[in-house]
Amino acid sequence: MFVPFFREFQQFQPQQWEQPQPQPQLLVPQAQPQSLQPQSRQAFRDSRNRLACHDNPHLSQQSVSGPIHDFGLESQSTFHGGDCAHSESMAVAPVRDDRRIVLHLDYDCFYASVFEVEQPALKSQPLAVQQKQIVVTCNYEARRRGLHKLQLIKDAKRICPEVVIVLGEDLTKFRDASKEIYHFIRSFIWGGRVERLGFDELSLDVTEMIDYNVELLNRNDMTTSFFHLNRNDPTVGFTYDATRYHGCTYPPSEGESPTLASSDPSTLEMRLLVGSHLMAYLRSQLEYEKGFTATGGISTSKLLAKLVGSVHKPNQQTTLVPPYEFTSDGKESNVIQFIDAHEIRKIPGIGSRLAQKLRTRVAEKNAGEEEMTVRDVRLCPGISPPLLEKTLGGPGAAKGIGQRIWGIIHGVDNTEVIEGRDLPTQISIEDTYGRGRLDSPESVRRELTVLAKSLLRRMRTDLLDKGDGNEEQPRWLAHPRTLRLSTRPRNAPETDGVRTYNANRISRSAPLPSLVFNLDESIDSLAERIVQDHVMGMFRRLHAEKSGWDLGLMNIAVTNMVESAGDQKQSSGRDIGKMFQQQESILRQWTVHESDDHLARKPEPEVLEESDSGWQDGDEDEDHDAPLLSIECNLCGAPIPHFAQQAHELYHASAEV
DNA sequence: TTGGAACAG
DNA sequence: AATTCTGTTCCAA
Repeated sequence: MFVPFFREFQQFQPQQWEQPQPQPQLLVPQAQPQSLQPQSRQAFRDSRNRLACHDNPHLSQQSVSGPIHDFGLESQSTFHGGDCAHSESMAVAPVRDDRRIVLHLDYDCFYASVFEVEQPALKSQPLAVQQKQIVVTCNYEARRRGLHKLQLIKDAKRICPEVVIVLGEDLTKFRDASKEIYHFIRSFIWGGRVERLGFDELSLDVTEMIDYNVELLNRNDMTTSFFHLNRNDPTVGFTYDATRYHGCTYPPSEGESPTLASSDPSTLEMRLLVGSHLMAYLRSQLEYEKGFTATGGISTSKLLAKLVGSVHKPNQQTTLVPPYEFTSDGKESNVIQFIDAHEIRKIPGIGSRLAQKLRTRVAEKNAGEEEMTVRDVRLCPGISPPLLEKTLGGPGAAKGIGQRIWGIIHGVDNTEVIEGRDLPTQISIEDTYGRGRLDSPESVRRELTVLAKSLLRRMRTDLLDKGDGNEEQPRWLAHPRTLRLSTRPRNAPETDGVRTYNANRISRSAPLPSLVFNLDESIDSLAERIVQDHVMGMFRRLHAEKSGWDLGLMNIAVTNMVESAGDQKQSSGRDIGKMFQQQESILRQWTVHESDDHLARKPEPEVLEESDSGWQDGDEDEDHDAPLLSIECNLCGAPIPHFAQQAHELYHASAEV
């Protein structure tokens, strides 16, 4: 049986168990007089951003209701009026939706960390991960000695002769570690709202978890609050101090005590603050359970959380604190302040091409050339969504690009956190080749066979559903329908002027022969066959027989995944079961088990009996006999099983920053 | 559906 | 500047 470690039990009224209600799909603050707002909507109104007013000298800061210039914004904009003569052509600042709380996690020097976890002795050494002639990443010990990402191995060795170099061309272990961390973090997050970006970044939409916990805050005892990680089991969670942010803030807190301006539990500030504690908990769990440190950002969108996260690295976290909008008493919007200072190229979603186009356009009006910040773009005379659409649009450009960039330069990103998929949309294997390595058709065939073998192995590890450990034959979870071969010439066509980026891959595709799904045939023989019968044909389509092709890269991929029918429910059901099991085993450390010693000190709260059946099932019987060796944290008073002590100390230690 | 461009780490 | 080895999304044909 459990004895819940649960400090705020008196708050737990039965009707609160259903909280929070699903939030209305209300994207826009309605322009209603405050007095008409129902009290229950007040929290939304307060925490939501209204107009992102900006300091364009052409615009007055006074908000005036008036005609709406709709530049394709799905949401309504309040008109920012001022000088009437110009107002007709004036662009309207987009509206940010600040109802969500988004956490962004970025594992510190991920590839290097994978090796350090494998081999802890490496932690104290300068460590670089090599792919071909390049240091793709290195640990911070190496960075302290002047090494950095994407540095030539030559230079690295010269600058730091003691550097330990490990080969990282095979991404298998990174992919595996990435997946494991993803599932680990996702097991904490309600609704599975976790999006992967590359191997080493996650965005988490934790709105539901935050709203639920903010509702349950006890305003009379904020310093020993309890964060609930499980709606069905009030013993699961951690204690935290809800009078202060965990970790760094942007802007930095000034006074000695960075306490909350307002302890109103429904403000954006309180939601971000609670989010900062969840972030700290997740990071400490990640470090203790998996050995990876991560950098965190806390805000209301993927864009802002990611950007603010990178303010303090590594192994730290930063919260972008309110006000997110201009206030009546003249306080600046921290969002605008923050994003304004960034170089446009540094903004996620603005790559080299868009940055280039923006620079040339804005530079026409501005004197400044090389350095161009978001502020320069935002304050560019005449700038507006249609203008951006015109300058950034063109053949191939994404539709609505002007509106998107308009939002981004105002710190507005309303894109959703997408639930991670269980299957990739494509699997590709590539290698680069030095001079003379790919001279003959025979050598090409040989290398393509090597790639094909890797690809087939990847298909079997990633697309196959090995039964539940039984003797059942594995089943394909998805069938890619297309096979693609891409190549890149060695000599990047260094053409005239500014035009050249690395767009120099060419490809051919063909239907993927279904024989690759035959599990009875060996990968080696399968690879020989498809290279001979299919891939070489594609290669000939790409490169005429005679001409001396000079290739620096070859890539083969399977794309166009079609998920196998029928198995959907089964597999997702199993996933959830696994997730739950994992979460239970992780969270168990925070649940204090019955013991005479403990019962004597902390009698079971009476309220527990009412809801006893609600959250308890018999799963934990195996722990019944486990001896309890717990201590009490002298900082927050939480009882901690000994084996969780280190994690708990980490949690407090990172609070000091 | 195919092939490429642009984005990301 | 582009280097590695991937991966996603979008567009035009």
